[in-house]
Amino acid sequence: MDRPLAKSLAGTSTTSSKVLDRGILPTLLGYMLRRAQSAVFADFAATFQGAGASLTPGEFGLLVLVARNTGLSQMALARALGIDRSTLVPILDRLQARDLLVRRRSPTDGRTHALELTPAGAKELARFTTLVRVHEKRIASRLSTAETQMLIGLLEKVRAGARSL
Amino acid sequence: MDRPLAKSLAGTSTTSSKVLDRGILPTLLGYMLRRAQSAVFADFAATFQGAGASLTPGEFGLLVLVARNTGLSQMALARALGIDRSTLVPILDRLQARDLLVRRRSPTDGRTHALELTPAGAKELARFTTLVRVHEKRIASRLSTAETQMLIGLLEKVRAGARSL
DNA sequence: TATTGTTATACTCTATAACTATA
DNA sequence: TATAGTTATAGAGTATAACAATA
Repeated sequence: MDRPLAKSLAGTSTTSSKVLDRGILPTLLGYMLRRAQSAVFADFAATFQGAGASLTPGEFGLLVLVARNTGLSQMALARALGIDRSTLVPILDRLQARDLLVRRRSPTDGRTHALELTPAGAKELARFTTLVRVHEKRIASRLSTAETQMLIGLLEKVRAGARSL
Repeated sequence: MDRPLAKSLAGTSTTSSKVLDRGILPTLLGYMLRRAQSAVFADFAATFQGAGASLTPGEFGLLVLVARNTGLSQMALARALGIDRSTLVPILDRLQARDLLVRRRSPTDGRTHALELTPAGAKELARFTTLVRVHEKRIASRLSTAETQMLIGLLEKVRAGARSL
């Protein structure tokens, strides 16, 4: 049996009933995933803004990747991020303009750039990481440690299932 | 104790080790959520493209909302979608150009548009819904029914936790 | 005065295609 | 020839600010 959905679209059609009927949407994994992601993104932005820092989740991921794989090329980074190499260019331009990372010429292959964090970039990343932990704590605040672990595991299964196309 | 991370960045620095060290990223809920969402989005697109249909998850959600709440205004819809009213305009333009929905003048309030699906839009939405179910089945293919239900519940908790700013 | 929808404008993210320099 | 990075370009999603019509 179905649970009772919007009993009626409300009475007097005055100003509308504030709560919309979302139909099947709340039963769809993709929809709920998108909504959660959107809220998490907003929380990330608010956390950083509140600390006077400016960074997107994507930029944070990029910085971690460069920090942990110093000297990697733009192609390798683009592949790891799942974006086109041309998409990466303006992103790196911006981070480089902020003095967070640099493009060095590779000594072994003149076509590639060896990416690395600047000293300032490494220092900033440490601060960013602290902010991310605060953010993570909040988005998981209604979950137990076990639930958070389970959620991460389930998300990985979803990703793996979606991939198989 | 920490689990063993990337034992080493590999030997001969020839072409790089194919697998990057992602550091703390795989332990971050926000990161895993974003990755899953990205894969799900790609699966959605592939499912529709494979059926010769063209629609984004956001457009699907919008159509369902209009279908279930015929006559709602653009402001109400924008609020439900969590976007600015100005953002909604070109989206509606596109769907209207595809003859999926129409903007009617509200008889009771000359400022608002009463949105509704066209007959063609209602018919298309039925087809889209079938495709979404196929898509949903695949992204949840590695999860049991219980796990899918649990995942949806956990995602809702994340969303609720993130919101409280 | 306040609200709704629109327009103008501006970013960011995304991609494809073509160019360059190197291999 | 093939690969890496860049540029030019275009489309979609997002926002803010200002405007016209209506309440």
